[in-house]
Amino acid sequence: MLSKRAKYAIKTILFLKDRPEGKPISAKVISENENIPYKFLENILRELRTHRLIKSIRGSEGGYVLAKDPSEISIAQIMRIVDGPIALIPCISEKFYEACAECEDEQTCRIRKMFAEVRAEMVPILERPITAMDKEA
Amino acid sequence: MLSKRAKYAIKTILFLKDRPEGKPISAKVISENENIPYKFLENILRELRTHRLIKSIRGSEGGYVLAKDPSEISIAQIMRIVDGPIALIPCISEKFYEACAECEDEQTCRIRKMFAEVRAEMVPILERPITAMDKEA
DNA sequence: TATTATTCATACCTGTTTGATATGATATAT
DNA sequence: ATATATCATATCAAACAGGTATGAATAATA
Repeated sequence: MLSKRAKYAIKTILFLKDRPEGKPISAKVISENENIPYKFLENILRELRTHRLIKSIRGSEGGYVLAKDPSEISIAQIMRIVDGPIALIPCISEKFYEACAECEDEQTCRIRKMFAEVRAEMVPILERPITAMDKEA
Repeated sequence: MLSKRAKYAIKTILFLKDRPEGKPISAKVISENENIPYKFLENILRELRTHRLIKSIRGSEGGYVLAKDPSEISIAQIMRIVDGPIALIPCISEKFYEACAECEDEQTCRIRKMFAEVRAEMVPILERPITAMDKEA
């Protein structure tokens, strides 16, 4: 399941996407409009910034704007930043690889094979740009 | 990410699938062969049994066997039994539906729309029979 | 230049979940 | 009877999730 962090992060990105470029949006405004606890949101915003999904402008009249075109942002990117791996098991994650404790031979592990396939089919779904996902039905 | 419960459960199902039918396999044997903590495994086995994925034979020479043909068992089934919802957000889960606390109108929620689509594409991947997933490359 | 609005950084707290163990009862083949 | 199993419930420690607190740094503007 998606964490609240991830959900809030996605909401935030969508919110920024909707605003006219250039004019930064403050954490306060995002927090109030999207019902996200202010301080929690600040943490999330920082993560999104350090990973260059958004840019921040400090001081009065400051705030946040997208750091790239929304067509270059995907759910997968956001999830990886705030939640970590997308892969269902760590031993097949590309960005967050970790060996399984009990696994004796990774090369012949059947579970691994199965989930490598699952991952291969799942990642493209999550890597579509949010501009393609977020439209009217 | 997949929980250890789910991983152990899948390993267990695969293990049982490999054994000749009829002859029950004890928790001890599964535990030793698959490196699963014995008592933890017992819990998992009970869950799998109450959900009719496996059958148990009590007493000496007892153990466990699959309750249905492996072609009728999917990763999705196993995950739902031991981990709960597959959907990334609860408001689109069919078997484990739950409203989002902060959501004002579910019908118009953009996040929900996005993840309904994700779910629709993801579920079929996980619902394939394990017999189709678990084969040589 | 003082004030105000803001981001930035770090640390902390609390409840829940996860992974696992403990204890003991019940059933059955031999 | 005894050994080998499952079955049931309760408990526990560590990790994690969600959220708060405190305060410093920065910049527009009155």
